[in-house]
Amino acid sequence: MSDELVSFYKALADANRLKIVGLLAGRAYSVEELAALLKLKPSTVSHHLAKLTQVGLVSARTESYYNVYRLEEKALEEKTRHLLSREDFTTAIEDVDLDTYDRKVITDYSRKDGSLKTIPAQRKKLEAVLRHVVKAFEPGKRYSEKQVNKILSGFHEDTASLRRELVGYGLMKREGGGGDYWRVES
Amino acid sequence: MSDELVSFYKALADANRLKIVGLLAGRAYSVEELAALLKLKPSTVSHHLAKLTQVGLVSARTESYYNVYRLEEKALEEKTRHLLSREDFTTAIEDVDLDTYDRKVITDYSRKDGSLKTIPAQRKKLEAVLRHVVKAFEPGKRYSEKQVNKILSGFHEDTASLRRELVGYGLMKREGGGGDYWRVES
DNA sequence: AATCTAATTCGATAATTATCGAATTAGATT
DNA sequence: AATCTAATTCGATAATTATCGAATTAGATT
Repeated sequence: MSDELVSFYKALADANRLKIVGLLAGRAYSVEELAALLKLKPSTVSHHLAKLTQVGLVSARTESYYNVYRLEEKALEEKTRHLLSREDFTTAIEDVDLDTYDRKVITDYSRKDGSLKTIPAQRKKLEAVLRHVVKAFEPGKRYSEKQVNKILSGFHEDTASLRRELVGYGLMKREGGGGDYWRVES
Repeated sequence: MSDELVSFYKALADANRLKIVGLLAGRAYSVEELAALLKLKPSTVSHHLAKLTQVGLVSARTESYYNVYRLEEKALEEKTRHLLSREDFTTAIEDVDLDTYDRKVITDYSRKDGSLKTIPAQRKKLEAVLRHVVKAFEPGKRYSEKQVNKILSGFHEDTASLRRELVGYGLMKREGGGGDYWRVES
């Protein structure tokens, strides 16, 4: 997931850290100076600066006793362009979006009790529904045709069609002529 | 203070809220759908959507039973331009920056013990230092010239110059010819 | 080498907030 | 009118994090 993106926004999601960035936009400051300006203890300011450093917004240069922090203009420039762009947001859903389409189709075709209103005619929609239906079978387990029909009847009365399509799309397999069915691992 | 700015960043400083925005960038979703996709309870998603609505990033439209949320493209566009701009950051320091210049000058001219390295020659810097020095006097209290010199000697050996400038810039006043001194309220 | 000074790290605490379940609300649908 | 459904609100709890003081560290300065 875009952990980096979340960290970036979190770094700016604090009034005092925004003030630090605002101050550093004017000139560089030491930790002590910032603490005085913000009415915070140096240890607290250190904590904030660490978060800002982590996302590359500021950097430190040691100068005699002092640690002088300055704004990283380039990083800021770059982020400004990137940020809030569609790209960034789509990376945020990398681990979610996978079966969005399936879900949409399934909810469209399902009643509250989980049964199907109809069996979709369009190939893409049919596939989505079949991927959903096949989850009712345990992987590895073998089922007789009677058992298969029993389970499928929970989805639609036309169990024969469902069974045929499941096999046709390779989601279930059948042993020889009249043998058992089992769910194919995806 | 730019409370609005903080709220905006806070609204995006959460992985699940970023995912919601990412999803809504694709199409509109109901609360239930989002809850299913994010594996959260509807009440939690409601909470997140409330935060996003507050900053104007999303909006809801009621549709039969459902509350369908969509991304506010215009708001997003506008924010993209504004955000991370210098303007925004300077608003963040509205309530801080007031005496930044004074502080800078004072630290530049002060030793650790609080005494002055030199008395500034430039008018702006001198004013800043004098505003600092005058704080050593209690408002309302009256001081003899001897007492004044005693206090000023903590800043610089040339107490006469300091005394003269303080009066000259109107920060302290003197009663008649050889009377007492007092600090002028600002 | 010994000392000073600012910064950082660490541990503890207070404040904030994400999450959930239960209760309530608002809007269709029957 | 009664019922149903999804959404919201409310209260409680767990998780996160801002803040501080004390201890430690790192780098000059004496």
